[in-house]
Amino acid sequence: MNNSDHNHKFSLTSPLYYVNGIPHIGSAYTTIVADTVARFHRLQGKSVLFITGTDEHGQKIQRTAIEENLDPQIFCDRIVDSYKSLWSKLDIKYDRFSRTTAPGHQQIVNEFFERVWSKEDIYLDRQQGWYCVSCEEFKEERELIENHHCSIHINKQAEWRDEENYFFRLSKYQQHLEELYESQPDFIQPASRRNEILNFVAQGLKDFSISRVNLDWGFPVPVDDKHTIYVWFDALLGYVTALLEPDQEPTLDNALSQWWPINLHLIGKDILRFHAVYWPAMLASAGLPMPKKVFGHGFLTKDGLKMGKTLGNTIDPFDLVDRYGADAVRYYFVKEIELGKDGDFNETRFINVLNNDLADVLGNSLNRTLGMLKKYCQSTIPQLTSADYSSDHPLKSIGMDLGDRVVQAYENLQVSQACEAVLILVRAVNKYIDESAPWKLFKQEQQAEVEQILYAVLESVRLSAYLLSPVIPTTSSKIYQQLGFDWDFNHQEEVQADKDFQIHSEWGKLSTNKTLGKASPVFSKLELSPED
RNA sequence: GUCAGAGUAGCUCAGUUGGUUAGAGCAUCGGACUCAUAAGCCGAGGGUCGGGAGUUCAAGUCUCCCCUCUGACACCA
Repeated sequence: MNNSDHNHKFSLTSPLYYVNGIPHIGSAYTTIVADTVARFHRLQGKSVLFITGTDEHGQKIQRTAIEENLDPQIFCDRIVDSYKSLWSKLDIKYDRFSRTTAPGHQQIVNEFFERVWSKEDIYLDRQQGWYCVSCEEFKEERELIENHHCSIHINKQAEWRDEENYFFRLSKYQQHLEELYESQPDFIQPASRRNEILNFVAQGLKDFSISRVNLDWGFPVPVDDKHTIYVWFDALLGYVTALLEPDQEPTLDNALSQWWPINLHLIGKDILRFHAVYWPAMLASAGLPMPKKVFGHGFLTKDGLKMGKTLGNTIDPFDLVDRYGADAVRYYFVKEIELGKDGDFNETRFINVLNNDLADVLGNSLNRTLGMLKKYCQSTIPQLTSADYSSDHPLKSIGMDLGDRVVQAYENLQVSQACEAVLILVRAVNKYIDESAPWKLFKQEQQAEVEQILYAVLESVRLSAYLLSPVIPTTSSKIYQQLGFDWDFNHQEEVQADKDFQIHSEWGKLSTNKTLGKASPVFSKLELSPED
């Protein structure tokens, strides 16, 4: 792959979500941000592969399925349907939905296992310790409370277990990992998370077990079918399996030929270690190139409190999108929450932000201007260009390098700042209209001035809609359509066919002489609605 | 306990290498206008920048101490 080719490709993943229940708001948050990033890269004309999916094996799944009197695969299929349905509601445009139960995955896992096995990085050893069946894990003695009860499942006593497991030689890769973090300083982001991992690794790495006995729902260890491969060697490799074309032979070489290495793993901070330590070590063992970046975002709180079943204050993502729509939910999560930090969801704030930013500021600035265009210009966009405005024009001066700033923000995954940068232009639009008062100029028959004002405003709104389209594709599409473009940002293949990021991301590059249709609100104001 | 990060207007946050009356958005209140989704525009109130001490001509910004919160400290997808 040559360099220019590489710059035109971008692969990214959300986690492959564990299917022990229907999707929760945290999964929706991650996936929305990942989708926004994917859309922005597509907008720039790059080839993008956005992978999401599900991790479906393990004892918890098996047990839950049995409780519901279902075959595990049937159970997983149902949960997967609910994920796909939520992604559809939220306008998530993934390229691959990777399931660890998908055909071909086992071959990939086996082949990968064999590679690591042949490096002698997998060995059989005895695992002794206190095992909490509910947690499905061994506990350190100090983690347990009185009488060896689990601190999470306080009414359950941990069992002493002495069983054989296969282990991955993580300890061997400590130096390798430290060199990786050194040579790829932004491999782990944000910086605070990177420090945590650096600390963790510096303390020394222990090998971890990669198999379980007494587990049916999963793949047998290739060299020993009494053992079942446990989560890491199964789930993480789902990212690799996803890279296969639908009709390709499931081999590692095939999977890795097109899209590897992954440019970005976007994940929650809870699973950072597995992606930032285990995963690169596994890949190193198998002799594969490292992913470019792992970004661990923060968690959501509701009204300042942790969400949880015990508090009963979880947010149902289906309910949220049903009540307020995809663009609203997407915008709030991308713009109002700093990626990497914990963020709060407050419904009143949600309503306020959406109504202000999208309805009052963005939507209304278009609406009021189209009204004037109709009265003053017979709905025809004046034929002007950027050259007709001086560089200190209140809107041109902001719009000129806005595209560059937004690109820069996206490159750094500063999605909130990307929105904020656009908002500066949109807010300036309303101020500009009021200060220049085209309705007065029209009465004074200063037609040229009126036209110059209206063009500047429409061009600013157009640019804003374009740059925000990865976040609010439906609203941006409505704006573009009212401005006379036959575009739908939810069908990016059409948009990309035009290949004009260079043109559309700049202010005043667009020469228009179109007659526009009827204006109607592009974003209806939200009202606080009761849940359920 | 050890390590890391954070504590700035009611809320969410900006505040570069220390330098004029500490900023933005939202929320609240007042005003003028009318092209518009009663939106927008103008203006106002509101902060001892967690507390204390120190360095300096000058500190939200540097140093030390203390308080509070969050996270990591191994198998939580």
